[in-house]
Amino acid sequence: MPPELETPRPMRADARRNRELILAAARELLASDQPDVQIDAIAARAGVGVGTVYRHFPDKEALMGELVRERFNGFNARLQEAIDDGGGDPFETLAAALRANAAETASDAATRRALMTGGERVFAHAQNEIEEFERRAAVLVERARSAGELRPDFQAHDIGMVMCGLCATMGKPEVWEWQRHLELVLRGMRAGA
Amino acid sequence: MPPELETPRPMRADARRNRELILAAARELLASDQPDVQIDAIAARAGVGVGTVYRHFPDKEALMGELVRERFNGFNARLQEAIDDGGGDPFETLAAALRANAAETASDAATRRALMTGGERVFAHAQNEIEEFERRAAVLVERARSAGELRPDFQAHDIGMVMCGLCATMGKPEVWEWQRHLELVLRGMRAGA
DNA sequence: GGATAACATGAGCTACGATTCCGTTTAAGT
DNA sequence: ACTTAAACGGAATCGTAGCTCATGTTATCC
Repeated sequence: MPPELETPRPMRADARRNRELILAAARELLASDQPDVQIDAIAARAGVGVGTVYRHFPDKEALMGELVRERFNGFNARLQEAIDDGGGDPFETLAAALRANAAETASDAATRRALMTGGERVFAHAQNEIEEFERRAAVLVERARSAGELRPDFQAHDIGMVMCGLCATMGKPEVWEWQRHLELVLRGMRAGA
Repeated sequence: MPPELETPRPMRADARRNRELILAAARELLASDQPDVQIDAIAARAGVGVGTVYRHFPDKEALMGELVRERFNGFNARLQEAIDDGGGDPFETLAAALRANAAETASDAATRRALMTGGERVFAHAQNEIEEFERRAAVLVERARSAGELRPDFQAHDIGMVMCGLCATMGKPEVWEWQRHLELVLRGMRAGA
């Protein structure tokens, strides 16, 4: 058997557990409203030393990348549900999926920041998930367009743009309501007039 | 004459000149695509020492605040032109002003960053200009609504929200075109369907 | 139960950028 | 010209946050 195909020794139990603790701590801290979270804070929250964080993730960006990847997995699951759903109004199905994804994003300042200002390494780490996102979004967009409910010039790629814009609004909840913003955009997407 | 009303001695000529040099340098550096600019870099570009920057602005946020204030003055001037214009389609007048303001913002990463993530001190410094902005935007919004061209539930306050969202898109020009985003939103604003 | 490779720890190193401080220079008033 | 308060310069300081590494611990395999 070629060496590169051998199953590597599985991670030790404590290591696996700590990895999850770190990710959970990062999610919790980043879910708060403060955009900047230090590695030390994540380590403390996870109940491990900083060294342990760096054993599992080469640097901060890698940790962030992993979180973004997880988040996109959630988005994708939701889009898949919408695709499988089949019945119902295609535009509304798409809109509902966007609303749900937006609601999730609203409580995750970390992903927002990554979407808006993250370095390319963060995106590279979640490359596959992002591509899958665009593919599934394209399915829903195409259905809504075929049904004549979506403006013909709206593209699947615009979905990410819309969500990116929404992220900015979400960052200032004391000034604006992102729901208004989303509904405004949805009206712009809808065919007619 | 009460002391607090006496005209304070005018700023020394070199001081006045340096203040302008600093602001100009800051504008130039912040107009580039990099969101983070150091005080040292601004000072070097202006051809003065860091100490001089701190003589004119108590801290970095104060300098940023002044830049944001200037930017809003530009926005306001444009809105006033649109108000004075009078003739022409009210919705298109509003849309044109938004497009122009957006174009200006697209080349100013500093204001974008301030709009999206700036601390409240930055906004406090530009308080008057921002309020004036909302007042003038309200005039244009009201005209477009009266003409039946704007959705009745669109509010002047939403203008800022839209621009804030646009800012996020502008930050990733290699991925999205903010013009598409703006046109999408404008369609959402327009009455009908 | 002992050997060993993984793993964990956290004080401290390093880099960076904002801000300060004081000796020096200079505009402006007489 | 001379005085002086205002302004300047920029090395040094300070705080912060990412990251490293020498030492101690433990899961796993036999």
